[in-house]
Amino acid sequence: MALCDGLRGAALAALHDIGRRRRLSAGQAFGWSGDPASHCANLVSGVLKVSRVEADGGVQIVGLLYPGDFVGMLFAERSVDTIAALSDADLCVYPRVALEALLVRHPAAGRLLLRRTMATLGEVRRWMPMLARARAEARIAALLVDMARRGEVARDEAFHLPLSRAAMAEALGLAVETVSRHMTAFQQDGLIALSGLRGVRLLDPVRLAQIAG
Amino acid sequence: MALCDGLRGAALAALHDIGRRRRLSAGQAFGWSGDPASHCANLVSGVLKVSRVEADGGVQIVGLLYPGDFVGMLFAERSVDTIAALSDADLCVYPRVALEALLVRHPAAGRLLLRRTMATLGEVRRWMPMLARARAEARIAALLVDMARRGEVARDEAFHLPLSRAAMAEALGLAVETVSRHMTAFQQDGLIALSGLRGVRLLDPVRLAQIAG
DNA sequence: CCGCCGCCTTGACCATCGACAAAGCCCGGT
DNA sequence: ACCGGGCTTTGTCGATGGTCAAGGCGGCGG
Repeated sequence: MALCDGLRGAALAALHDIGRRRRLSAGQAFGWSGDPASHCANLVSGVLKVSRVEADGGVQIVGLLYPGDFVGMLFAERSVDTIAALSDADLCVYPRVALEALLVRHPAAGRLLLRRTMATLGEVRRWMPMLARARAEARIAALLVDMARRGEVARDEAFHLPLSRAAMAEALGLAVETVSRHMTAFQQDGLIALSGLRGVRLLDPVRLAQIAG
Repeated sequence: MALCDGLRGAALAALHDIGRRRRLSAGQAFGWSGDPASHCANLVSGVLKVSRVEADGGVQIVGLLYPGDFVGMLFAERSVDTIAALSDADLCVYPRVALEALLVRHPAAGRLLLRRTMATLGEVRRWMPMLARARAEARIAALLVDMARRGEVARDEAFHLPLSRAAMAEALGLAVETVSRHMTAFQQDGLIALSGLRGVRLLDPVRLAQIAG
C-alpha cells in the first residue's frame, strides 16, 4: 500500500517484479536482531512489533507497524531490530538490495519512501516524551487511544487489542503489573470496558486523551 | 556536509544555488513549534537541540544535532519541533519547497537524504529503551558517552558539555536535581572529572558504558 | 465437559526519583 | 575587585512504580 498506492506504471511493475507475498502467523518473527538485513517489506494486513533487546535482558518495543507501513531498514547490512507479528499478517517482501537498486531506476519510489520515513521519524519522536516523562497512567491511556486510531476503530466500537499485557508493558517501558493495575482502574472509572483478555472498548475517549496529555 | 559531501557535479551546484549561509549564536532558535516549516538546513558546525513542549508545559529534547546532520523535516507544512542552538552554530539553510523540488531533479540527493533519515530513525530508536526503562544513572552515563562520541572527543580528553544540567534533564526525562546528584556521584566515584560548570573529562569511559548498559 | 497451562490480577513492600526549599558557586558586567 | 543573577548543588520528604509472591481465570485441547 505505502509503496504500491503512490506509484504508477513502470515503477509499480518493477516493484511487483521483485516482490513476493508472505504470510506470517501470530507470534512468528520476520527478522531477528543481528541477522543480515536481507529483506524489507510492505505490511498489507495485520500488526507487527519492532523490538530491541537490551544488555540487561529487558525488551523494548520501539515501533508498532500497521497495514501500509514499511517494514525493515534500508542501507543497513545487519538488522538491529527483531520484528515479529502480533497477529496473523500479510506482507509484500522485497530483497533489500533489489529494492535499493530499484530506487535508483525509479526515483519516485525513493521520494515516497523518504516521505514515509520522515513521517515515521516524527511518530517515533512523538512517543519520546511519553516514554521519558509521562506517568504510567498517561502512557497506557496514550497507547489505548493510539491503538484505536491506528486500528481504524470507529468511535465507541469494541476492538481486539493487538498487544498482550506483557507486550503493552514492553512498549511502554512499564512492568506488567503496572499495566494491569491501571487497566483495571480505567475500567472501574468507567473509561474503558474490557471483555475477555483482549477485547476493549473506549467508553470515554476524550477523557482518555486528556489523561494521555 | 551530509548533503554536500555525498554529491557531485550538477546536484551539488544546484544545492549551492538554493542554499544560504546562516550563523546562529548560542540559545538562538532556528524554528518554533507551530511555525510554517519553511526552511531546512544542513548543520555545518555547532550543536542544536530539537525539542517538543508537552501539554503540561514540560519540555522533551527529542534529538541533538551535530555537524553534518540534516535540520528540519521535509514534506511537513508546519513544524512540530522547536529547534535551537546549544552553541554558536553555522548552517546551510535551504527553502523547504526548493529542496523538495531539487530532489525531483537530482534523485541522488534524495537517496542520500533517505539513507541519512533511516540512520536517524535508528538512532532515535536506540534512545527509546534508555528513556523508557533505564534508571537515571544509566541514562546520564549513556548521554555522557554519546556526547563524547558525537563531539569526536579523543579518549581521556576533557571537553565542553554542549548541554546545561537543565538541558541534560530535558533530554533524559529527568529532574535537574537528579542529573546534578548523579553527576556528583560519578565524580566522587572517579568516573568523571568536572571543571567549571561545563567542562568534563571521562576518566573511565569503559565503566561508564557498562553503567549505560 | 473437564482440566491444565499461561496470562492476568491483586497484594505488600521498598527503592528510586520528583517536588520543594535553601544555600553555594561560577561568571560576566560594572 | 566587587557584586548580582542564574545555574548548580545539597537536603528532606512523599509518591510512583518495580519486585516478589500468590491466587484467579480464560481458553484451548483432550
